[in-house]
Amino acid sequence: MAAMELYAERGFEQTTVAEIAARAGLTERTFFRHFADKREVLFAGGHALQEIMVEAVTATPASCPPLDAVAAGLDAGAAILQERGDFSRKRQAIIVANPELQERELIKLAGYAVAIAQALRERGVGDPTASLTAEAGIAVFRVAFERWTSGTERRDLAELLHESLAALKAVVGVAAE
Amino acid sequence: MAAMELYAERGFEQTTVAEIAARAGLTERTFFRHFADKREVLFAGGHALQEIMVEAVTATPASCPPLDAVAAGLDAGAAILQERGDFSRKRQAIIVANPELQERELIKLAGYAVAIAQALRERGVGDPTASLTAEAGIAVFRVAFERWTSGTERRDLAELLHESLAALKAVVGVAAE
DNA sequence: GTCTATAGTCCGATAGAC
DNA sequence: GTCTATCGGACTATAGAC
Repeated sequence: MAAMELYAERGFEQTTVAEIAARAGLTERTFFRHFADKREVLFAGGHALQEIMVEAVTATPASCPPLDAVAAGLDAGAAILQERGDFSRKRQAIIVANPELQERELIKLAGYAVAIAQALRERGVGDPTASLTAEAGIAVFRVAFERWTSGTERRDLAELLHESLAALKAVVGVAAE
Repeated sequence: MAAMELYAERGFEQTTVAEIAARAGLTERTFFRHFADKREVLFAGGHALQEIMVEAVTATPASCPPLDAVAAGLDAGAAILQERGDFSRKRQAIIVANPELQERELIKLAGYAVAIAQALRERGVGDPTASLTAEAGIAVFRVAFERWTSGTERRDLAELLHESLAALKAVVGVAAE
């Protein structure tokens, strides 16, 4: 898409909607018809990822402990992102360069946590455990994702996800003794 | 402050900077000298809270496990917020009513997690454990804070914090078996 | 497709505190 | 003199209204 190219070339802030519209052969008005704001271009596909994760959570057997169910959801999400590896990294490079975009990314991830927490409640998990498990899961996901897109890391997202989850279990488990 | 009153009265979006400036007896230009944008009014004291939490983390003995050190930091932060109970609740009511403000709140909390992770690294905690412990701690904090400001909850923030932390340990600990 | 309100920036000018 | 706070007005871009 034209917007992503321009964001990558000259930065998000330095790109005006008029420029995006011109390159795409549209008017500004049409741009705002498709995207609520300038940022939304980079987050349009987010809802699908959320649904995949939530469905993976609900698809686990009812006997599955909450954290394992969340881990299954994260794995499903990671599989999608791994497929679109190049795109994910380019997109991430644009986002880390701009605080406004980081804000949007965070609220998107917070939305995932809310949706996953709801899925857990529907399995009979109570509060605050449902919210906490979902939030902790998203924290694991974020840490793994940041490592994956950092450039110095060559392992798969799935592998980094498992490493992060293991680190969480280790640090919380030791303290629980 | 004039801005908070207006945000509470008519909502954040429906309040213009011109109105805030007029009520405070200033010009728009002067408002923007003090606050980078309209939202910043509600987040001005955030840096102090971060410092208190980080200092509490570093003040724990070196033998203290990472999660306990983070918990000490959260307790220190909770003590401050508990003092300013009324203000915190009013502020939260304004924030939950507006997505733009929620975004800012999330990036502020993410900043706390980064600072706490850095404090852990300086104690010799490696990555990804440092990041994860900090992120999980902030998740615990957020869940407790939301319950505290929900209106149906009468217990102290500190008590809710301990309950949330116990729930995290339970849900992660069981899965670790 | 045009028009407009508002956020946020830039430049320069002014005035009191120390 | 220097530092800091105020103000005025013009300007651009986003985003919503008509």
